[in-house]
Amino acid sequence: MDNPFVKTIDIIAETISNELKVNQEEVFRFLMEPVKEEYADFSFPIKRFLNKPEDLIFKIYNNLDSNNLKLVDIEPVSGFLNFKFKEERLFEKIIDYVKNGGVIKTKKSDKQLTIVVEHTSANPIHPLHMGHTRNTCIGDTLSRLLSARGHKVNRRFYIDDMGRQVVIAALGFKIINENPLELSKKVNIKPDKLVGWIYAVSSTTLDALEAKKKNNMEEAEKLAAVLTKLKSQDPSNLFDKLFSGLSSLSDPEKEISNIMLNYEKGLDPEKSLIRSMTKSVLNGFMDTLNKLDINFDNWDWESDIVWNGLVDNVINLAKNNKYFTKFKDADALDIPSIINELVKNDQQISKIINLPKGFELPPLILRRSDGSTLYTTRDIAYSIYKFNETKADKVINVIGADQRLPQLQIRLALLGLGFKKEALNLIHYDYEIVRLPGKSMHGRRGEYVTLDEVIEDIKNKAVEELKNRNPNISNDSANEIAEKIAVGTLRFSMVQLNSMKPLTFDISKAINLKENSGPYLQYTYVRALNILEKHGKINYDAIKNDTINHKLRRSMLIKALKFPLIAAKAADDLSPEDLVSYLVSLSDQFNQWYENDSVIRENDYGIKEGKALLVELVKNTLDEGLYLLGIPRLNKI
RNA sequence: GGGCCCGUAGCUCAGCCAGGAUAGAGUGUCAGCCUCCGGAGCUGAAGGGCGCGGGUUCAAAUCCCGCCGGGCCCGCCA
Repeated sequence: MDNPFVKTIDIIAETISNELKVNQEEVFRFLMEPVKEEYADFSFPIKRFLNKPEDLIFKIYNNLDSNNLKLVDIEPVSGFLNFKFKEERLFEKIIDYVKNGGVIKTKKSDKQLTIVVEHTSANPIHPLHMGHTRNTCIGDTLSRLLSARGHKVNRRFYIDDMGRQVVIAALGFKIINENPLELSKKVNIKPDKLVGWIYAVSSTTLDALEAKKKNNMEEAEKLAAVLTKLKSQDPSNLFDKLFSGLSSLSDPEKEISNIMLNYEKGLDPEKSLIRSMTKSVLNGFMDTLNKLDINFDNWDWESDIVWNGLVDNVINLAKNNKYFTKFKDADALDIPSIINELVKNDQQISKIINLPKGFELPPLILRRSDGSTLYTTRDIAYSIYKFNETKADKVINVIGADQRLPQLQIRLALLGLGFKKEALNLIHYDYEIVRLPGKSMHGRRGEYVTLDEVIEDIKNKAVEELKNRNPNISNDSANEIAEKIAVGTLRFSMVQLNSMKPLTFDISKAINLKENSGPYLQYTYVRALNILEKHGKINYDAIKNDTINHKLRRSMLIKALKFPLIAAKAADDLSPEDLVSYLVSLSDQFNQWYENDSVIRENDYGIKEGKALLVELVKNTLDEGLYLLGIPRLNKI
């Protein structure tokens, strides 16, 4: 059975689409919320298409009629077609729908695609920190939205284990001669945190030695202060050993490049050291991600991409490609020619690739003159791999806005190498950085607030608040609820804002109970649950249709019924923030209604059951909406 | 030097891509609401003309041009 509300809108959109010869997606885009609720439930700006809409209106009525869905009044007003549902008829259909097991779910897409979402992909050398949080939450929410929309979603984490940073951390472990995972157990510190500390000490020490060598005393002093601080965090008398070991190296750079070269070749002992170190960090990541209920389908090792020959394949392809060139002796792709020949002449391509105006991109170097590969080259190989492995229609990379240029280069390189479909369907979902008020983050110096710590902080505040409100609450239940509140707070804050705006995460504000926030939604959900629990099973057959003949109830109904379309649009536009603001506004309406129109104390039985149905619709909508945002649902607070 | 992003009520933001209905929320401020289905709630008031200046249009917060302020990016780093 179709959702009668959604079906009605579908028929309207279809008719408009056929009559105006505009495609349906476009119609849905224009089918909008009126400025004022009184005007209509939906509006369509007809004036941009037609001056005399009478025939169209007639056709719409006809089509609705033949589908037995005479549920709306249509009125042309100042350039708009205003659609207003006849509430009693609509309600009657909805009662029937729900009675027969109908639910309010995201409207499925007509085209079901396979979509890869790559997100988080943090460097495996320190714990996940606030800098990664936005990426993680956005990536997971997008995955949930797209999946609810009916697409097959494949979530991937790219393990960047071939960078210099990993090698520096590995060098640290080599010097103290310890196995990362065993050491972590021995000193009882989370593995990612331990590796983060070793990395920070190693990296800072090396920089300090370098600064001294260059006689840059100011810098050396600054770094010495960082080292003093790091020493104070020493988990188990490791600092001196590490520091003196690094200081006694005659040529640290050579040491680093040896490890790097050997690892790129897959040789031991470098291979087993780096792999085990990286795995121990990944264990820490998974532990943190579990708290947020975030999972991945695949964990891809950058080193595997290299060892399996995929990077060599790219280089070979390039060598036989017309855009292959040499740039200062290194193997490169002639990006300017790719732009001139493949992008600029093609409207479709240039619309999707969206080049910066008048910006000269240099050739893209694929391989250093010493024969080693670069991150971007490996990412080209990985991009092709992501498409091939899952036969994906689209690949979405959630990566910071600072990576725009390299991401653009990858698309252009793919285009030049003949991977047109891949180039046009590789989407860089970019976002601006997250700041913590008054704190700066430097991974290399061990300066960051970890995600674990943030969750713990919010949780502690929530426990305090819960005990304030309810002094009799048990520790266990306070802890359990607080943890869910913490996750809800964090996930809400990370996706509620347009991703292009820099986000300052202020813990004290996020937990501030008077602001619209995750806990507000969770609280509203609990309210709805409580009413339903008190009310008991709903007798659908007893419901009076005229329950809905009431302003607040009517707008609540319409609001809740819009969910399938709102979630669908949020998925298509990749804008979770639209779903967030919808859920907040649904909650606002529900709370407003709640204060003004009691369900439990309603005397008229038929109306009481009707009101209970409304509560159930709101509860189900919040249920689904909160799930999509990864905000835990509570049954008490 | 060039490119990209952001700039809307005291504060945090929707609306801009696809120009049209009196520019919307929340928060904060002020004034009210606990014989109530849990007040993390509700009711009401004050508060901006959309960074600045031009242009296009019957119509501009939305499109174009030029400025200003803030952030980011322009490596044989990742």
